[in-house]
Amino acid sequence: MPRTVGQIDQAKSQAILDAAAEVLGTGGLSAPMDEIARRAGVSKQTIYNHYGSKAELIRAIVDRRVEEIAAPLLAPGAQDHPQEALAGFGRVMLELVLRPLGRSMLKMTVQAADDMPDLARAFYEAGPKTSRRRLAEFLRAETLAGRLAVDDPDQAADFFAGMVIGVRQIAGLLGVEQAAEPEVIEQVAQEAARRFLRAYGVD
Amino acid sequence: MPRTVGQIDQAKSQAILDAAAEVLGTGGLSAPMDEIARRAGVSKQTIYNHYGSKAELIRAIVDRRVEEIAAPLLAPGAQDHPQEALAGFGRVMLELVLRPLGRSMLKMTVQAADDMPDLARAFYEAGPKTSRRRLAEFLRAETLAGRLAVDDPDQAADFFAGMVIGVRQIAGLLGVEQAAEPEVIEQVAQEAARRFLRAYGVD
DNA sequence: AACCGCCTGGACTGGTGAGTCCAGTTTTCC
DNA sequence: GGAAAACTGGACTCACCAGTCCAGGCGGTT
Repeated sequence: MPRTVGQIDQAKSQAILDAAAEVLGTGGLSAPMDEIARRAGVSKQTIYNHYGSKAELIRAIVDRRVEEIAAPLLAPGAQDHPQEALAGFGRVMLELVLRPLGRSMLKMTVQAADDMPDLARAFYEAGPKTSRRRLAEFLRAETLAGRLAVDDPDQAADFFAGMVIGVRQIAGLLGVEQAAEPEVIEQVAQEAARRFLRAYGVD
Repeated sequence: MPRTVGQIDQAKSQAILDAAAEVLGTGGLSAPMDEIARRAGVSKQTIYNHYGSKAELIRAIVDRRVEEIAAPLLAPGAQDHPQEALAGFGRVMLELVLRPLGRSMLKMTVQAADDMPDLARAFYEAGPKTSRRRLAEFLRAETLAGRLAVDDPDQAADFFAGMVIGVRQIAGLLGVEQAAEPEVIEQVAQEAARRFLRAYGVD
């Protein structure tokens, strides 16, 4: 049995968050608390002990995942050949968007945007905005190094991100799935990087 | 769809649709029927006389607008210089996405996707899918004419559409607005077209 | 004029779900 | 071992909302 800190059971906190993310992500934000409780193997009261309300539970889900979502975007090494670095960015973005986790996270946030605009904004800042910023920084650095000729790094970052995830994002939101085989991801990321380099190359 | 063609008031039908699109688009799909009735200057019973249920009302909204949404994409003349034709596509797409109508339509459909997957699919086919197809056809034609060198027109169309509307789409869904001045639209469309031509030019 | 059907407004039903309460049980801490 | 705190499960309250019902008003048709 797990160690507990206060008297509150941390393992249950995680189980609740996992169950809630799963249930709310697939069934929509209107999914009932009872189902979350059932899925988490926990009584409804316990959920309210840990998080005070449904809104705060949702907040907790997003807060927990938001940094872990943008984190992989630090990884791609900026010192390789630009083609590989760019493709790396693209691959990570695509995986983020196609993975059930990222998908349901976005869906939840969109659905919550009406009632909790602050949450939507926080998600936007931590997710899309941050990733664009990192990409823009990379483009700026590469331009300074003379390997690219990007005049407006922010716009160029938007362009590249849009190329890679554009369609799939909205297809995912609408529940119009197409499978996400790794080789497709790789092909799209590589091709987007290649075309982008042609569009913004120094030549 | 039961068209009880008695003395039913067509003007009221429109007023209801307009009010419903407004209310459901801004307040979310959970906005109450009473508010729609109030906004339309009509009794709730009348709404149920015209459309049988909330679900069918939503369906009617989407059905009415869906073709009128993709329609402008026919316009851009394919015979001009590719740069202008492409920029035209981009401009139309951007306006579609930024206009409150298109925005609320997308938001509604995303929110409804859980409960009415067929509606989401229909919207996807008529909207994003159709526009990509037309763009892809254009690219194919231009390639045949020797003015472009596009090997995979479908993917290229996705890329271009993503460049133009990518970020704004999700920003809009999250309610993180930035104003849409016409000159910004124009600049983005032109720049995207320019870069795309560099990426896919014949040279 | 008399009829018919759409309209209004407001009251009403039924279902669902958030959040609470409670009595009894388990777990942790000292 | 015993107290305190957390957990369970199930019943319960309360609010909200889709959809129905009804009594009366209004406009067109014959």
